[in-house]
Amino acid sequence: MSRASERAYSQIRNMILSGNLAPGTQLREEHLAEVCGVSRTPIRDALRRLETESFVRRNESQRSFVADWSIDDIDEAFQLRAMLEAHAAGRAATRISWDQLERLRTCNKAIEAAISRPVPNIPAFLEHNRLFHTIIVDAARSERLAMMLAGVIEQPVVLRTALHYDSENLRRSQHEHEELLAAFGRRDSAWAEAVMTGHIRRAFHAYSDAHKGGVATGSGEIAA
Amino acid sequence: MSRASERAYSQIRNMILSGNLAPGTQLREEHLAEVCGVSRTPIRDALRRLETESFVRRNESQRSFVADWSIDDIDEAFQLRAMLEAHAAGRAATRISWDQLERLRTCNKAIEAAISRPVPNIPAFLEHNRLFHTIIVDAARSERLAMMLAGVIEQPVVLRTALHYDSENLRRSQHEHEELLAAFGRRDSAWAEAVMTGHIRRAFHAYSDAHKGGVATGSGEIAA
DNA sequence: GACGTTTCTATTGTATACAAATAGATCATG
DNA sequence: CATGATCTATTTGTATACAATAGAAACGTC
Repeated sequence: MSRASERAYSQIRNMILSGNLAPGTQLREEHLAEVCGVSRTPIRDALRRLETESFVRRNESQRSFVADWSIDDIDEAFQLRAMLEAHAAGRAATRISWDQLERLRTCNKAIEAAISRPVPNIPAFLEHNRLFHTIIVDAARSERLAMMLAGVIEQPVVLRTALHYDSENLRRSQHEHEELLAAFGRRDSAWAEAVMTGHIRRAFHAYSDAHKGGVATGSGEIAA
Repeated sequence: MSRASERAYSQIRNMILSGNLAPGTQLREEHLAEVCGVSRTPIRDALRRLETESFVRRNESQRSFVADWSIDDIDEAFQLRAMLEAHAAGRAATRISWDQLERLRTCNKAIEAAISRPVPNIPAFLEHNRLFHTIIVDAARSERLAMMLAGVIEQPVVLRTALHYDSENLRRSQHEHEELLAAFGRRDSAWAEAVMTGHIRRAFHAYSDAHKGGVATGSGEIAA
């Protein structure tokens, strides 16, 4: 996309994810324009987009604020993600190309490599994990679904929250990916849906356990 | 919201829904600005919004076009709607207020009145039906869910498509609403979800049957 | 005549100035 | 001192001019 509005978008997004802009902070267009070194016009574009992705909320008088997430919001986001991504997996099972399937296999091998060492390579795990899920959503071939999932997967709270997977959880995750590959190989929608549902819900509980009675401690990510 | 961009939004939306702007038509900002009697700035806002609601698509070089819907797109939209609106009904069951429940009852009585006459009052049915579903989504208390549903319920194809409900279907719809009321009264999420799923899927098949081997014939709406 | 290059035109992106609206502060009044 | 009205300052909305870019057309070369 265009230089300025795109840059502004990711810049603001990063400031929110990194915590430089705390939840509840008011986002004034002129101020952001200065920070990003562009005029208000592309800033407005960026804010609208961030709003549809629930990074930003606008009050009744059109002022923008960094979105604040309640426990219930997070819970709801995970539920929706489980529902939608399971649906995506179901569609993908009957639509995935040989090439995509192959890329999923490669991807999961990379994940295995990243976690099968004395000290797991978490950044590599996260990156390949992200790619794995992206390929599935692509294979589902529904732009509408992709749009909806984008608004639920890359959520501030989910992304900013510490990754609390122990090696046991990492291995389970990788194993569930294997099971997804099997379901795709058999073109079995129901199976793929079921596996994906469990996959996301386990991620949710990992998150949930990690945050019992406490606040986020670090700067990693939750990974499904 | 502001006068100009809001007016432009609904004006363009209406032109798309009424068919004045056919699917595939390119939407040039300057042209729309003339038609709506505003500058390009609010037009751009309106287009972005219409894009997130899937009324408008943009190609890789940022040009906007009236969205064109394949059979598969429509099918997918109904599936997503069934899934999401059932989820909404499930949440609503445990969150709905006494006042909202009462309004649902009133609403469904109005629907009954509209269809219990020699010549059913279709516009009244549609309006009260819309309100009925809106109250449920409100009762679910999830802005995220509401946003997603907005992008799936008020779809061009669905809205523009002829209403092919016979009186049998109208009565069934009203009866399903009664069942939803019962589920809400018992605070039974699972029941509410199940009823809503059936409700939407029946609407889908009514649509589907009506369009077997043919094109839309009129200018009504599909109603769930 | 086909193909690649260049020029021109149509369309969108960005900056800026000004208008409208809203929140916050100030002041009057009971 | 509380309350409400009015005024001011801050913030967003809109219009317009100009810049950048993508597509189309014209042109030349092989």
